[in-house]
Amino acid sequence: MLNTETTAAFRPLPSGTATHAAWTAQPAEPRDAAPAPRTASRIAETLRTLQDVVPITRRVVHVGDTIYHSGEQFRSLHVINSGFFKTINLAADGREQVVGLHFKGDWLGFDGIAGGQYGCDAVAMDTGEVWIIRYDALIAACAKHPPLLGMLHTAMSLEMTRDRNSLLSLCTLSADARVADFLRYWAESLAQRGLRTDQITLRMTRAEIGNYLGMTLETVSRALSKLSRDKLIAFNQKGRREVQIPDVRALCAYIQRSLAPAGSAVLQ
Amino acid sequence: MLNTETTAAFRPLPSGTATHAAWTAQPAEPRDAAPAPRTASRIAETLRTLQDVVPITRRVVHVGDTIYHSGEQFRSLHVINSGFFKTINLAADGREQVVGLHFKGDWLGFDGIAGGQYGCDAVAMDTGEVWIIRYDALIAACAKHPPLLGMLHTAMSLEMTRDRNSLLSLCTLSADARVADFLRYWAESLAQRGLRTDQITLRMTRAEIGNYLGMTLETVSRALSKLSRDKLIAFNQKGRREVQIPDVRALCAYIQRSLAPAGSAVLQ
DNA sequence: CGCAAAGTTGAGCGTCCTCAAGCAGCGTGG
DNA sequence: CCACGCTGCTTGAGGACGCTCAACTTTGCG
Repeated sequence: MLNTETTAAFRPLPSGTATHAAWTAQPAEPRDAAPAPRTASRIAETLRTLQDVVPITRRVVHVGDTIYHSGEQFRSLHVINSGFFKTINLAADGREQVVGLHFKGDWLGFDGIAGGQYGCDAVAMDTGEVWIIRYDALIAACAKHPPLLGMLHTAMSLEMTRDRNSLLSLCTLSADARVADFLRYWAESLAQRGLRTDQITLRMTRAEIGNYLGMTLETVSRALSKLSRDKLIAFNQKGRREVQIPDVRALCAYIQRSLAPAGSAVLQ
Repeated sequence: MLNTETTAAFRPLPSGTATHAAWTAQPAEPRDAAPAPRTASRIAETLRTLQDVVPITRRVVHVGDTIYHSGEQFRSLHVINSGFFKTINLAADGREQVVGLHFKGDWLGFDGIAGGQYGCDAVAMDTGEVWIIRYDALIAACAKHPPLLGMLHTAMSLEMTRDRNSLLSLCTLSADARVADFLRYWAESLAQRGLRTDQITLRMTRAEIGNYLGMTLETVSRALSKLSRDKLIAFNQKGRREVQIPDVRALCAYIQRSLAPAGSAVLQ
């Protein structure tokens, strides 16, 4: 297990305080009591508004297509209408890091605003459609239609929250728990968009998952096998990319359990 | 060492390709040839503009002061006029994670826009001054003074780039290299703001640094001792919080070296 | 059918965590 | 004044988690 404290005050809680919040604890969006419908309607409203008030270029993409490259001149933001995408941060020394996973309604390309060029590669992991929106046109449209600006800022704000939650998982969870949290996050993302979560199809290789989670593909494979043995997930016969999650809350409980392996919760 | 690949194509470069980019490679802002003056002037211009076109409440803070708490209702963004701050992500289960370090000119509170409440605690690590800017007033001011909107978006964009670079370091660097990269980042941040970098004062305990970097305080301490033994940094006698970095580029080279420990660079 | 890519599993080992002891700086109080 | 406690830092010993290397199986495609 990794560290969970910064100062003495942060030391693992004496278990009593931690456990009552056990299954409720989820890094993402703790504030939102009913995230699914709210997120779904937010996304729908954003897409509707965009169609109405700003010029859009639609682009259909297939697995492996790159929407934009790191270093390419920034002109447009991209909104996912359907499909599933990853963003990859490329360091000058050749390191590659998957830094984000993106679903319907997510915006892509914010990191290009500051420097005038994109900072990541955005790659499609499935067939889908993105809406290309020129940044200057978007800003102009925001001036005429103020709610759109709010939507833009909300999207950027959510992006940061997600990044921070990634950091939290990365720094505080064991490898097994990180994989579990990854599945939980994926299921949650689907749920928020009104999609099925009992049966999800991972559109990433073990190596990609491992890169995203900061571990090797072998460790990912072992963690998935362990979760399967523990009946927290199940694989579809034929194809280890399909994962069933019978009970997301059990998955959350597993993550919590791995945080405090020492304490028998009842004692003191 | 952690993994650096996602697929076979990502496997550690055969050393020849990696080494020629050795000392130039820095995760942050590879695009900007001369970041220091550009960043400094950008910050100065932003602060000037803010003073001119939007109502500001100034607040002087001291070590340990919290600007806002996670969960608190969001109304204002905060811009650092002086001082140094950290943001802490609090999970429902008690985990605490330092997710960001912030210097003069940085904005704080973006993560509150989406949900109507802040997602982190922002804590002062030194005496300083923040400018409190009501979000609604800021948006109104942006309507009248469009460049301000650009500055806002630039700040948000930079924030995301920084978060991604943190992810990259966390996932691809060893503990020693992560500490070195932390010092490099700190020095770079000071340099961009026109401050001295040969002698920097860490305003964090080993435990805080460790939390931020995803390791224990002991590991931080050992890494610093090692860097000191290797003459890449030096401690001021009296006080292990003051660090001298005689040569930042040597520090970068050290980080690069730890990426490809296998290859004698000349071969092949 | 054969080959390549993806995935699983095992054995061995290294990095980093855990636990522990000791030291240094510092404010408090006897 | 020094004892005392407290916090922060360093260093060591031992162990665990996860990486490395390797062999093998399964899946998919030409």
